[in-house]
Amino acid sequence: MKDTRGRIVSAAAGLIAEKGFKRTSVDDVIERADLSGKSHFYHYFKSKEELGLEVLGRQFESFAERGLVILREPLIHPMERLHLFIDSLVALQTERGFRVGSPFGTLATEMADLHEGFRERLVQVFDRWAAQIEALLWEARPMLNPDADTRRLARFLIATLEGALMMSKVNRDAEMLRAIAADLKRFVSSHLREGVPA
Amino acid sequence: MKDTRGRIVSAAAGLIAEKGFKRTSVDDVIERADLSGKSHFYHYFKSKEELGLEVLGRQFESFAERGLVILREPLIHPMERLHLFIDSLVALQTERGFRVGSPFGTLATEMADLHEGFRERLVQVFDRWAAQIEALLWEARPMLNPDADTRRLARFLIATLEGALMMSKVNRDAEMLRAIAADLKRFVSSHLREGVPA
DNA sequence: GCGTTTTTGGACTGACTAGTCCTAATTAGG
DNA sequence: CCTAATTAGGACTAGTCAGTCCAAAAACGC
Repeated sequence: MKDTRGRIVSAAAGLIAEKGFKRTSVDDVIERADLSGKSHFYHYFKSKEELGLEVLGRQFESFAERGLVILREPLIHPMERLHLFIDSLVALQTERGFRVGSPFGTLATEMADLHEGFRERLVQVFDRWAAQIEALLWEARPMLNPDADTRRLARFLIATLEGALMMSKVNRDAEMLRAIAADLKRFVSSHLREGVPA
Repeated sequence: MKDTRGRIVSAAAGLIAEKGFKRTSVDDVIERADLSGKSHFYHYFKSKEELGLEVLGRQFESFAERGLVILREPLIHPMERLHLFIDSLVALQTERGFRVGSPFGTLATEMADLHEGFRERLVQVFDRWAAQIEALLWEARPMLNPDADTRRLARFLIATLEGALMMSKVNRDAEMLRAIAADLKRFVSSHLREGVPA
């Protein structure tokens, strides 16, 4: 159970989150993952690109497990779950000192036009994320206005969150991020049917 | 009026918008701007970094002139102006085939941790942008709910727009962008006082 | 023990990077 | 016409990068 491959992916994930894909060199990864040299790395990955795709995949898996899991928590009220999820993103970004933009935002902007494979993968990632939120909203459908478009709403939520995280990376301002998060919650609430407790 | 310096900035702006700052090499700029060589470039800029800052500044100036100018149009109703502004961003992104993320979003994510000077400049850029929107909202204040926080609202708008543009770059989906833009307008409208025409 | 997988270590290629230096031709402007 | 700004062209430094190749030690599985 040495899991060298996993160690490489973890090291790369950290570096990419900090510096971006392009600026993360294979040598950086080798150092961080404590490998003996280039050959050691290329024993596990045939290219840096392959590593990038793997990181992207793994990144989403862990996000799906640790982050999105809140969205599926069956015992908590759907809307409450959404609030918790938003809060967890804010907390994560605050913890990390606003150095990271979003789990995928950083990757998205630079990788999208770097390689078509990356872009397609990112589309999938955002789609799955949106699907999770949509499922939650669907669950809360009885409480929503009948004209509420859950698919649209889900994508709106993600866009705002991504934008807010990106801006907080530039501003390094916790207050702004919290304010946007709060407004976002209010926005979702505004789609609630009147008379139904949020 | 040869304005070589301006030609360099334009060339660099285009390249940076497409590929990002780091991946835009000085040689790329030299080729695009049709310069004779390195010395020609360094006759006008002492470093690539100086060029980056200039592009960032110029980028905002042109955005302020061509884009933000709608926000100040005195003859049009404030809310209508905001709608026109949002539409213009959507149109711009559609025109460009979703290759660019946002006027600053791309620059933001990669430049923010590249150099402290870049980050500070970006903070200014976003602040000025937010100030413009806030001024518009302030103008529309009599129509807004008394509890509406114009500053917060302005930053929320920008975050959502940035996020939407970023996602449209990944998705290359015009429909999604339009949907988010429409929802965003509705969001602003929800802050309007009842009984007052939007 | 034996074969396979993994690890180690380093040399090396070829391409690209920002930036410097030097010289000379060309083009304005006053 | 003369001077200064601009353009031209190229050589060069010193660094980074991804990726290849080779050979041998070490660890592991059976």
